[in-house]
Amino acid sequence: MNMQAQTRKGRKFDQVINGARNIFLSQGFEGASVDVIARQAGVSKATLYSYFPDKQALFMAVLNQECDLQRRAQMDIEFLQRDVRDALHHLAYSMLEFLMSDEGVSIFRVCVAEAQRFPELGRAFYETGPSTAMSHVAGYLSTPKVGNMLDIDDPMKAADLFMKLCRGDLMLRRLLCVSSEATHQEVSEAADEVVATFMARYRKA
Amino acid sequence: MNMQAQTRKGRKFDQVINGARNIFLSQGFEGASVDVIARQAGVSKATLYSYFPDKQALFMAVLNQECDLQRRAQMDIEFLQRDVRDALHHLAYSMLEFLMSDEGVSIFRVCVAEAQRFPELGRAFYETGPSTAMSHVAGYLSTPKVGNMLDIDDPMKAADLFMKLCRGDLMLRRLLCVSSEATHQEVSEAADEVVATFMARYRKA
DNA sequence: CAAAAACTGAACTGATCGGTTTACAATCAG
DNA sequence: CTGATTGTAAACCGATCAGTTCAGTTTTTG
Repeated sequence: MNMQAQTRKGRKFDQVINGARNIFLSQGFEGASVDVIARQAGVSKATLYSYFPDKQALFMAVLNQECDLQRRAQMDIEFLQRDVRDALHHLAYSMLEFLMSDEGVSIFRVCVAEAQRFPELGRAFYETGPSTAMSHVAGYLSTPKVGNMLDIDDPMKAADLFMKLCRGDLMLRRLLCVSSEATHQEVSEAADEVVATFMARYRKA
Repeated sequence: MNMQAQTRKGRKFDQVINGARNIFLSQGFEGASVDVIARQAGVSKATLYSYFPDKQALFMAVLNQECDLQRRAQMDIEFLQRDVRDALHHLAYSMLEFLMSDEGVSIFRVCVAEAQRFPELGRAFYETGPSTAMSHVAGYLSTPKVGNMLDIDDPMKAADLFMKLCRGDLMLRRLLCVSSEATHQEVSEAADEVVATFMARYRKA
């Protein structure tokens, strides 16, 4: 409940977190050295260790913050679009944009890589990221407006499908460094495909 | 073309590769120490280094072998099923089974984790794994038998969709260590969903 | 301005790492 | 049997790592 044992003090706290974020997200946990992090943060190693008891705590702090950002940034979207098709397209587009961004890819990569070493991490990321997003989508899909257009019996299952459709070949190629950031057009076309498939699956009988 | 500069000699070669495989797949590249690998392989460190010039070469050798296995194991499936729906279900099931296996998850995890550090690795994995599988599926989808049932204009795009549908929430949860190996029934139900959605998308107009 | 709190830089510790070497034992081929 | 190949165990090297210490500087605060 209280945070006494952990962070405390302050002033260069943000520098530390941001520096650590940069290094951890690009190098992973084992690949990142504390000296490099301190240098990147523009802070002495002693200062860093005055904020966090050890490297692992710093790592978790970085990813907790990242999860929070993810949660907060999620879907401040206006769902009051003209029609359902537009809204779904908008939704798919913004989701794809995040999934394909350098930031999104880095976080996902690190979480997958270190999920075994840090059991809490994988779960935390899943809950605050994909799981929350899925609930959000399911919420929209339960809307009467959508109900008039589509025949959705299980909104969660439908939301799962929607997200599945977003995590396609494009994202796989980014994760494996086969291709770099996608163009505006590629993302938009991918969003088209998502909507087309989704509406085909749940069209009124 | 020739392999002189690399492996050569032999007898405990397989032990080394297998030991390295176990450790690398569970610990990642940085997380795996050569001493631990040697011990796991039941081999002296000197022997290990007589086979491979350095840790990185060993790592690449392990993953190259793994990619080959993946390629070879791919789809010796009988596509001459009674009907298309059955064949697709069979296809989805066996694909899901691999993706959800400890082995499949481990390989994917390591490749994603180290794709930045080893640029060739990500591409090699993508080509021999997902990409090859996709071509395989696309091949089947171009079959006249399928053409009678479904209206598929772009087989590659359709194959992409098929694979997307397989990589769902189940797999995400495994990657992030949120849940452990899935039950027979879960996989089968997931395969049902894959087929239902796929056929809805490409049903004859 | 003065005392307390926060920060610095650099040196240091002990452990671990990747990789080598050495002196010796097991295996195998002719 | 013999001699070359292949393997072993352990010590060893230089580098790097996480984490600590400390004497001194900067910043905050009252």
